[in-house]
Amino acid sequence: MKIVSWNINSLRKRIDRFLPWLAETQPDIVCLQETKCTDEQFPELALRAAGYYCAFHGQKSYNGVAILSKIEPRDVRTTLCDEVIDPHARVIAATIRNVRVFSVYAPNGQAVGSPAYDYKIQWYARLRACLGKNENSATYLAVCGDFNIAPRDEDVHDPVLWRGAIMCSEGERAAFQQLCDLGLTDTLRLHHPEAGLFSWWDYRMLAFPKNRGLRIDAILANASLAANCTAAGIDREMRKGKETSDHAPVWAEFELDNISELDVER
DNA sequence: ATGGTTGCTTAGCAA
Repeated sequence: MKIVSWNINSLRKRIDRFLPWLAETQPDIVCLQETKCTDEQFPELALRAAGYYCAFHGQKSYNGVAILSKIEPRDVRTTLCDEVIDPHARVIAATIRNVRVFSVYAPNGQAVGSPAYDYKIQWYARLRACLGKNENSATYLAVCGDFNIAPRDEDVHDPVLWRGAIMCSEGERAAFQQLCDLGLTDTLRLHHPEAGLFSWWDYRMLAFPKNRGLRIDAILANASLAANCTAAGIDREMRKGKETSDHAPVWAEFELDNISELDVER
């Protein structure tokens, strides 16, 4: 089972490149972030024609998340399991086969100490609480998305320049670590411990050609799922050329072949 | 530290 997570930065703007990529790559599950469209605008028909069921949660102009799957997703949730009225569409969860999948778009945070930063830290506490609830104590759990945090210095092209900055601050890294402390493993690092692998490059200052990026997108897996992770990577090719998202897709492959469809129907 | 680029929506915000 191949899972891909991609901050697409406007699905409508990217659809003509996304569909051929989808046809070529044939992932079992795709988690999208920054779809930047309302649910009415979501290109469900085109994606259904491409062979994917869609669970989506959007809003006008900003944010927006989705899960695409070759098998119909069940038990869709679009909140962080709490009563908070949050106008930002940043989370969707669904069960596919026996894998509970989250597609999350963490707040950017703007600048350390800003109101947006406080919201980011609060949001992480809410995500952690949500993942800890019984509803999500699935056998297999994957938390995928744009975390807007570079977890370690290896995830940063110039750790000295970025020290303490947004996406690299101690508070954010602590929030990410607390998430992992629930028992989640960063699947890329199971297979690629080396520095210099990035998933986001700023549109400005020729950041991509200079490879001045950060790894802020990830696929986190609980212990039972991580134990079956056979490969992981970042599809840097999709950041090349014009009219691309500023993020590349990140992916992980899992060997879960012993699950039959019939087992899943129940 | 600043500004640069892109997307959405139409001057300015968010990233």
